[in-house]
Amino acid sequence: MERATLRDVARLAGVSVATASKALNGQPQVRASTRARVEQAASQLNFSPNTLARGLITQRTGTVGLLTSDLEGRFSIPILMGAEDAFGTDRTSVFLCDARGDTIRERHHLSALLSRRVDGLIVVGARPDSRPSLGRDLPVPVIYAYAPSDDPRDLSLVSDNEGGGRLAVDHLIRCGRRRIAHITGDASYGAAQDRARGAQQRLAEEGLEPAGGEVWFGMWSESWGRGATRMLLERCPDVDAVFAGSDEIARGVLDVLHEQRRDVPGDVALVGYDNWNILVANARPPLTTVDMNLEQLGRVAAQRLFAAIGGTLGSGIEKFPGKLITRESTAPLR
Amino acid sequence: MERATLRDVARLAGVSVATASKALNGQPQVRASTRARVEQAASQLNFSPNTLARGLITQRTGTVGLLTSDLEGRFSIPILMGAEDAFGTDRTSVFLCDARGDTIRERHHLSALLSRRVDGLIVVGARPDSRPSLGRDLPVPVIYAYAPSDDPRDLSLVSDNEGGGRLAVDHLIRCGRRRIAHITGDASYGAAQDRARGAQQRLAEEGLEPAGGEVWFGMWSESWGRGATRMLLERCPDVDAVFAGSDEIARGVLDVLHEQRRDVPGDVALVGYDNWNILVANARPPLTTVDMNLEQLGRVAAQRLFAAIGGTLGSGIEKFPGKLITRESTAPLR
DNA sequence: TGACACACCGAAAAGGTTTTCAGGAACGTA
DNA sequence: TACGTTCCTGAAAACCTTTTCGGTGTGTCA
Repeated sequence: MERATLRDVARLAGVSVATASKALNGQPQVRASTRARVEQAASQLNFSPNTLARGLITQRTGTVGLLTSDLEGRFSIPILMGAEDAFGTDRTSVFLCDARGDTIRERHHLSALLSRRVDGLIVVGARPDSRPSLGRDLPVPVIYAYAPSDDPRDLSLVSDNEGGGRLAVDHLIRCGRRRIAHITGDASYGAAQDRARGAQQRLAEEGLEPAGGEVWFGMWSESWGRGATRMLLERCPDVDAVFAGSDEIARGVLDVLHEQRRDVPGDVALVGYDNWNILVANARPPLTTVDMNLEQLGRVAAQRLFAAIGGTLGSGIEKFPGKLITRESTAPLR
Repeated sequence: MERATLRDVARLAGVSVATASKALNGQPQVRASTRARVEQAASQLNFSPNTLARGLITQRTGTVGLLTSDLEGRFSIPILMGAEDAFGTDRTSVFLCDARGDTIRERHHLSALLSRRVDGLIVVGARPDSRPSLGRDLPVPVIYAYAPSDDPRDLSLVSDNEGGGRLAVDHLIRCGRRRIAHITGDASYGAAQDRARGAQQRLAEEGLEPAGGEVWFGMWSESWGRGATRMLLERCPDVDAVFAGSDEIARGVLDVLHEQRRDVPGDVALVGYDNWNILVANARPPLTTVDMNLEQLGRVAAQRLFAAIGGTLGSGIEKFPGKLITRESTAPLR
């Protein structure tokens, strides 16, 4: 199919390109009947404006780049969706590029995006710790999401892990649990530390210690969840709740609880983290978990970016609260 | 940071824009010393060419659109990666748009991509059954991946589910298993039917029937895997292998096998489908599964698309074989 | 020395749109 | 009738790059 240009439309409608342009863009200085004629011609040729040419003039392309290093798309997809929602489909499109954790590939993608004249950039790191800034001398506004930039002059939007940990434990306490363990991932992750801190603070407010005496740091995997649970049950057989640092870990915990014939939530209540649907919804029973609200992060990132085009971006780290999603793995103690 | 244009570079290097352009694009008719001067000037200003202007001239943007309806990105991410690999990072970028299964949103994204003058389109459907064609009168080549188009004049690349089913059962037979059950998803999915057909054919070659007498169609969920396994063990307690139609189902099967104290793979061997890492690698034991080879699908899609720009695209449905990934959930019968 | 080939460089057009500004038509008013 | 307004339309410049083609300078050969 050949492509119609504005000239073709104008010719068919019997007007100049200038008028055609104004008619299609809703400019006021054009007679209603003329506008109708142009619109009719445009749809007849199914004209679609060349955004390259438009972008060349207006210095706006209506695209933003989403630069991620998150291999599985687990975190970037919700952020992408939030951003798309906020922009509105017809106004702005989002370019997703995956650097696969490789700095060279990241530079490549960055320059590809810049030469395509994106209006802004959202950078989604691989893990929720600070990552190297892309630098200050970029021609477009940049927002760091999920993983903050290591340069405090950049604007970063992250999820409030401390609050999330507090949320989880608070819920368990309200369910009447008192012997609450926390099994979580790699201690070198800031997220693990933050969630643990939040959890411990809330415990301390009740005068409680974590069951087993300490937080169980390890790995972000199901098998660590299993191993830690076995140790936990040995050291502390009367535990009545576990807060897992991720849904993966929670699945491992659940597996061993089943194995040892502990009823969930009857004997032990279980809370996960991430609200990763495939893991959480299919578990037996379905898992209560903390959702990081990444769509909201994406939406806000989009709004800030939009506001920054023309104006200026703030700086610092902005934290977003998570929300607790309750399912059947937690219930009040009878 | 202000953006340098080719004019700025040319001025700094003391040449005309024409020469600057030729120097930077590796055209032969420019003296080596001149080229060096221009390149020096370009990097000094860290010039990055405006692809909008370039695209306007060359009628190529170096972008392809990846239009998906696969909410979780489970299938589209590997395809995206394969495509990126094949294109080479610096030549071509991929625009990922998620229609979220909504036809209106799909039309929106389509027109957004077209007005951005993508050079081609890859369409990834939500489920591996045929989906409505985008139509024949598009100005760019389109390739359907994973889910074929319902118009045979389009080119579709899909995974060979029949072969995959055969692969799984063949492996189980080689492990010495004879009482092999197949628990799979929704019977309305072509993929479920195809995998079951392949499995049954391979069984028939050995003179076998599926354990339990029939294929267990149901849902693509862990809980169906659990339910079906309970029924299976009741009806056919001596089953020695299960081929699950997806990794999710396999996880359900595994759960109930544990519950009933059957050893995997000692008593019962288990094969999944999809090679979905999070499910498969963390299972206890890790699951043997069929990988659909989606990266390869993406790579080939990119190559075909590239070849089609200028030439013409083929048509019909092209099937790609999967590959068996063996892990610890299968082993020879002692 | 003159003619010619060759290597290199630059002027200008082209690509499709937006935007500014000047001009024309229609109309009302003196 | 003459003039001022208001409303609408169109010519042209601008955005930045690529590409064609004509031109200049240098070296070679007869």
